[in-house]
Amino acid sequence: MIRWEIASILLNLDRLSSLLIPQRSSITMVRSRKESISACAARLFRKRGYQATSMRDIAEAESIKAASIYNHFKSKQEILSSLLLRMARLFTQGMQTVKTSGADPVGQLEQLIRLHVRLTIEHTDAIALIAGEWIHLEEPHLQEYRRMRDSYEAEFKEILNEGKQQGLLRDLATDIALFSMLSSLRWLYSWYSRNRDYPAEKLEEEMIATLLGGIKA
Amino acid sequence: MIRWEIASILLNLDRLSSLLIPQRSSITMVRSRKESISACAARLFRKRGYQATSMRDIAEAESIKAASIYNHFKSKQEILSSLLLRMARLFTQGMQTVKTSGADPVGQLEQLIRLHVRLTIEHTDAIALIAGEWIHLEEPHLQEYRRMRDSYEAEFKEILNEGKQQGLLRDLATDIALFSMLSSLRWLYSWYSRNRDYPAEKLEEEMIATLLGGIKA
DNA sequence: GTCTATATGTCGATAGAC
DNA sequence: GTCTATCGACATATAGAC
Repeated sequence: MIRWEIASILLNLDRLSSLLIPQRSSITMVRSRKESISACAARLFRKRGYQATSMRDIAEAESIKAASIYNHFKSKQEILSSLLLRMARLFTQGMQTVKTSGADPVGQLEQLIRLHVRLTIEHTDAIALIAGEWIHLEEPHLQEYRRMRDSYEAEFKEILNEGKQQGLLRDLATDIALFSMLSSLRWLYSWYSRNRDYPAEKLEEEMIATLLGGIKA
Repeated sequence: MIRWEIASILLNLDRLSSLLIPQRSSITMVRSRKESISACAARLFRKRGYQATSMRDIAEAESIKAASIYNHFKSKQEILSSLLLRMARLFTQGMQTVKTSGADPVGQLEQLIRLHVRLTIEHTDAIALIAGEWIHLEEPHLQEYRRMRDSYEAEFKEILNEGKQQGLLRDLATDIALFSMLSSLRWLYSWYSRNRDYPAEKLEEEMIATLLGGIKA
């Protein structure tokens, strides 16, 4: 949350503020009001669901009135879609990086697992929305989201198939192996929320051992 | 859905009807209105979410008025809780059967995978609610649901630990192996919905190979 | 058991003052 | 950029006729 005693003074000095105070404090990130609303909404959407979270709920958590949110977002739907499409883009970009890394299929799968772990740790609330809240996206966002998700899954599957062709992976049903890996990666936010003290690097290695150990040749 | 041309005639002959027509037809199961409402609600809750599904939506799918539903359920919440608690009880009972089967830990895990596959195929819509819609349960149902879910996970974990002690399973982090298996099993409904033609027995074997192959010693 | 009518509340979003 | 005030739509649930 924004540190009010400072932030309220700077409300009308938005551009100056970035010159006067550092972008990161040692304890809390100084965020714009819009970013703060996004983070609040992600947390509430995750906890209660999109439909059960009212603009008044989000506003109360931000200590403002509901009408004020409309100066930053044109609708509640826009808050949800900005959160989900941002995460989808991060995964899409990550996949591109992995595919152009030159690693072999097993190495690419390792990188993808690390990608999921890191995004999960860094954006736990927003990533939780991927599991179920995307159904509340309206057009045209829904179509765009689905397109990115389907592309991601197709490229993931391609890597699995290449690994099988090169004899690096066991001869499992690719469909089911893919679904199994993605399920675990998608639910990771849930496990991590109850184990936030688990070291990130150890989690990456354990996930790689668990998910990849079972399918490597 | 109920076959209306027959069912409407028998509306006031409820007890007689069970004598006059068979309980199961060769094509569609003849269900009570209450069961039909449950199935409709499960499908809509899954598709749009609990909060976004109105009593009018459910009623329209049943070709009755919203007020009529209150003759079968005392609230919308009761529809949700009856669906979720029924599934939780089926898993709890299944776990009891597995634990008293006398099989070794690996055999018990196999049985649990078969349990998930079968319940997923038989109650696809209701089981989908386990993934996310349980957050809309209100007390005291929420507490009861959580208690059953936590017990199930604890007993699952116990079997994994026994397997490790007996040298039947690899030395993975039990927490993460458990979470990984449960994730795949919980998301199975999603995969199955897009692959309904996949034979149940083949799916069971593939799931066992994928989930157990990676952790067996 | 289903209907019509309605009580009662909350929601998303907008208008306009400051 | 935030506020107060408010509109119109739709939600759950109930009362009572048939």
